[in-house]
Amino acid sequence: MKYSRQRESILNALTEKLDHPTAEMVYQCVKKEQPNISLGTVYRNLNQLVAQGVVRRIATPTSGDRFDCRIDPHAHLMCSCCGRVFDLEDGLLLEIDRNVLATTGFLVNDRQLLLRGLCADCLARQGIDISCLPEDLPE
Amino acid sequence: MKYSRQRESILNALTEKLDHPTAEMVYQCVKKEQPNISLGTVYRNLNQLVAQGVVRRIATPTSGDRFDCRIDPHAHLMCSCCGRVFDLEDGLLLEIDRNVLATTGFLVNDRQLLLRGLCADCLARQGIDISCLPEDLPE
DNA sequence: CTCTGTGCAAAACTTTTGCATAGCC
DNA sequence: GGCTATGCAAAAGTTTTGCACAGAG
Repeated sequence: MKYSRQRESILNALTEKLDHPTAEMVYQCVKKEQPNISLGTVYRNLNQLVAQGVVRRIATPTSGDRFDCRIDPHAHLMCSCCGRVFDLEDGLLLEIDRNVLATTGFLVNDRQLLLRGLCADCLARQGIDISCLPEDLPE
Repeated sequence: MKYSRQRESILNALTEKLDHPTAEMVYQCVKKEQPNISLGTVYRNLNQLVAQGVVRRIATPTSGDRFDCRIDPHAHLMCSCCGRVFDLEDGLLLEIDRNVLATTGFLVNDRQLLLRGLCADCLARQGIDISCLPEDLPE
């Protein structure tokens, strides 16, 4: 892969400035430094980086896919209220891989765990106290 | 929600005939019984059913979203070779929910775990023996 | 009769792609 | 200089939506 100023900015946006952005968000961010960059280039580079395993693609229902420069196994918490996406490490993830192989013979290569719900901030803003654990999400 | 012949067929396709179909696949299936149904109606009904919690939406990278009539917490195994999607129960899923709430205060409402890799059939077809566990996926 | 759901078609949105040119090595 | 990456714009794919009409309650 030959160097390009554009790819550098894209990777830079992903690692330093933006957190789990959509392709459009990356485009808007890089455009500040390189006004002539095109959205097609952003997509081409993001796809390349995903193919090389440098960046991870997060599929989300509705809205476009998001991209993540962290490639170690981790889950994503997406708040349905404020839309932010948080990272979460959990040793159980790799344990699931092992369970899957042992019980079904399926060899896991890539995992995407997207948990949707309400983040602590939004819960607090709505005056919900999580110490009285509800069975299901209050709507 | 008022009854409609179309919605009945869509739900029927989801529960009896199709396994994790895309909206287009549902459309093609229902069209056999109701040639005049429109794709817009399929989308409108799928969205309604998801909103009511009757059906689950599975976001996948590339290709369109898929729909699943099983709403209990379970993971999906998607084979990158044959494209099939399998269901998987795993008690660890709910355990992760509890971990998340306890450590981050995030209240999980919906979980999507998509594991991608190679199914047992495709592994066998490629002559790969899983008893000698590889560290990473053979490409 | 009223109000929701439908069919059709246009539109919105996301992502990919063909082609001539610019830029890395 | 050769070959890859880019910019632009068109196209492809997916999902939503406006509107007049059909159908359920």
